[in-house]
Amino acid sequence: MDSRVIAELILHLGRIASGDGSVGGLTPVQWAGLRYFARANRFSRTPSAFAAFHGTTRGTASQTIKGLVADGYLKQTRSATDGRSVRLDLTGKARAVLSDDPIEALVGAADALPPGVRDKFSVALQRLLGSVALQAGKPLFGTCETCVHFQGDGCCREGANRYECGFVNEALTADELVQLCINFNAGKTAPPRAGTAWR
Amino acid sequence: MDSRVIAELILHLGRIASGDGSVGGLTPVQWAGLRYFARANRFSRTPSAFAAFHGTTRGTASQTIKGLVADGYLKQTRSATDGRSVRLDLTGKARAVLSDDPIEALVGAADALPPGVRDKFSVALQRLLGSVALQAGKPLFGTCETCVHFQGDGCCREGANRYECGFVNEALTADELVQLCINFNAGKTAPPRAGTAWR
DNA sequence: ACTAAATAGTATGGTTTCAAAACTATCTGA
DNA sequence: TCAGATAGTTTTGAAACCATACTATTTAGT
Repeated sequence: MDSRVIAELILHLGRIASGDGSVGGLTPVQWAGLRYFARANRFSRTPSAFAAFHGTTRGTASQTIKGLVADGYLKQTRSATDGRSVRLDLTGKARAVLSDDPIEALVGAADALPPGVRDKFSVALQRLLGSVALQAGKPLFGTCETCVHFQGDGCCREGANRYECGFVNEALTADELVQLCINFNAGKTAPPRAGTAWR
Repeated sequence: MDSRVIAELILHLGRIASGDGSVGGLTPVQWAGLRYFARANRFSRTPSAFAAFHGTTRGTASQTIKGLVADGYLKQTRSATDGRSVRLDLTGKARAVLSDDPIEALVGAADALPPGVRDKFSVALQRLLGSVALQAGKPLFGTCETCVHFQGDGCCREGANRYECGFVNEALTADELVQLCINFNAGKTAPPRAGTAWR
């Protein structure tokens, strides 16, 4: 009974917090794109990964990205290892405007929550997302922290604190451990990630 | 720092849970409309109130409603007291399809949260919404429960448990006490509701 | 090694959603 | 009575989106 109110609240809050129309010259979808490419790790900063994350088609994602590249918010680089693939990186201009993100109102509101509440709130949100993503058959993005592919604290190498991803078999920097990854796998109720690794 | 993750989670969860494209013959906006008219009280089931709630313009809301009326989900009635105004009510067809609402996945996920967590989660969500709505200058909808206009347990009438709204000066049924109202006013940090009462 | 299938990305056409503006009708208040 | 506010609609143009079709590259099966 009350769960329905919660669900509607989440949708409503998302709508209101997105801001109406274009803010600071960027549309809601473009803001979503910038947010994604700011948080995604290097394996995930591709049109396809963004499409999967954002719940849209590759065609639509491609258009959104085209606009962001044209406006100087993203820089496009062809992959060295895969001739089909492309990597997108935020430009300085993009990082500068991210402080005017219309989502900042919501960020501030969340920041005003008592720390203890905020932590539990965050955990509950992630749980909801995991459940909904599973049911909708969408991939769940996550960070190395809780990923089964993560191999921390290099066991067989000298030089302390060497991190590695067992899925793509590549070393990871400390920064990347907290970035979103499309190859994320929580282990337990393994989301059936078909296909090969994104790298 | 973590607050930004929370904000992005809420937006993302809202997107994913809305379902892609039309589900069961209804688009995401149409579903939002049905949800609204299912929860709003009789003072608030108008195109303008829906526009205010949904954070869109009256023109857009009008179009959405036109479609829902044409498809037999809403019934339009002209107001008896105000020649300009229109009242929208759900039809039986609408109530029937609401069980197929794509939001049900999220409802089920929320229902799976431990009761104690769910309650605190709900409170935190409402707090976030209040804060964001205030900052965005949007009206905050609410129920009689915490509204300053609510006058419960009729003091000057016989017949126990008579409820009334002091803003529109009309009697309220028990059902209406838990419905959303555009005239809601929490009192404390009174959102500046300009204009006259919706009735 | 060779070929078929899968994948990454893009382009195009048409639909839906939306905001902004212009408009009519009605109500309110001085 | 009349100016201004309000309720609702329509129109126009811009995004957002999906479906489809397409090229290029990679992977997998035999």
